[in-house]
Amino acid sequence: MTHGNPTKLREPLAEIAACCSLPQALETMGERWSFMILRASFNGLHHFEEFLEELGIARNILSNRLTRLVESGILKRAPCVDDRRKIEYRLTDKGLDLLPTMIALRQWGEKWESGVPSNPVLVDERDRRPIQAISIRAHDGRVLTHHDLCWIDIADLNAGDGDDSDHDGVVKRIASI
Amino acid sequence: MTHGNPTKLREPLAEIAACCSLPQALETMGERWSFMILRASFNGLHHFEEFLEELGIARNILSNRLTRLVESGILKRAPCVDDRRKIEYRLTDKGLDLLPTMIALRQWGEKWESGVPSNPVLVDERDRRPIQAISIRAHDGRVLTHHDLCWIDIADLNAGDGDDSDHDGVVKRIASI
DNA sequence: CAATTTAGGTTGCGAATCACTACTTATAGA
DNA sequence: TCTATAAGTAGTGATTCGCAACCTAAATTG
Repeated sequence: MTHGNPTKLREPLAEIAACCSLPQALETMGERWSFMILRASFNGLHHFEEFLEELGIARNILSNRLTRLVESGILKRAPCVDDRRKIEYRLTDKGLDLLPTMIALRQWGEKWESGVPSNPVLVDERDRRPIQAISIRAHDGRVLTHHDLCWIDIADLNAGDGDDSDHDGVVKRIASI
Repeated sequence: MTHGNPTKLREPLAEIAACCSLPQALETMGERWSFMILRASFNGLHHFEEFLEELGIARNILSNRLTRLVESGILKRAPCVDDRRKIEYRLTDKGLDLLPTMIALRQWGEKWESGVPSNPVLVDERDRRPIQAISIRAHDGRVLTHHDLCWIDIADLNAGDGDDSDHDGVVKRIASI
């Protein structure tokens, strides 16, 4: 597992990070351009100048972002064999594993922001039919909403079988509206 | 559909945005603190001072972010009925719909970043078993990886039934590694 | 071989954003 | 009335960002 350096977080965030990995995830991917660079990587762009032209990002910022993405193990940097001037940036497994997140965000934008039907449609190559909307699922595959979710302590995870009594392990109910 | 103002994007991004809604989505949610405020909202925080204490964010920045999240229709702002000093920030449907994205990012962080098993576990309330990992699925429910995906033109979507010939509609193959 | 182009940066500067603190305004409660 | 609370606003210094120019090594061209 290629870990980036476990970046130091500010005090109140560090407390949250002790039980939730969102702050850590945002440390690298929450940065401006990170997701757009990731998207470009998924679309087959591998070189500095390619990112530069595709995204219209400033050179020094791109340089900095690429360095950080490499440092955090999302991209790997390798010199090109056929042209020693070139450097290849490629997604690592850690980077590839961000695809569901990126598609979820894209689908959300498609539904709520742009309004555009997003003309080239993302499809399953096998049958060329559009993929499903990314959703939250229970262990048995049921689609869940925020109403169906809560957090329990890890210690109480397997204690629940055939146990009807109220659990002390319920930490927080995820619910708004 | 409560649209935020369709923010103007820089030139190269506008071109991408014409066929992909990721840039638009990032315009609001790519900002620092946006996801952490969203997380706090999902956890039942509704008031300015609550966000302030939970996140340790600067007052003016929080004020600004909340305003932007309201402007883009992710939160709605309402005066409290029982205490007219207070203002309630609550997730709209548009905001609630970001839950899959947020959980996907959290799961990624849990797997690759923090290493912590994320002690309070997110479970299905019904059977108190952990939710699945967020994944990309074909129309029939098969889990897909980046190898299985490609983009086709929207016009060629329904033309594929029983048609074995190569499609001109294949725009780009999503593939790295 | 010299001159030019290409790839991937680095440096310097002004503008925008951020964190921190102090101040403000409106309401609630004693 | 006096104090505390909620939700901001304003001012100041530190970072980060966008833009353009410059730099270095390797490839290409003549």
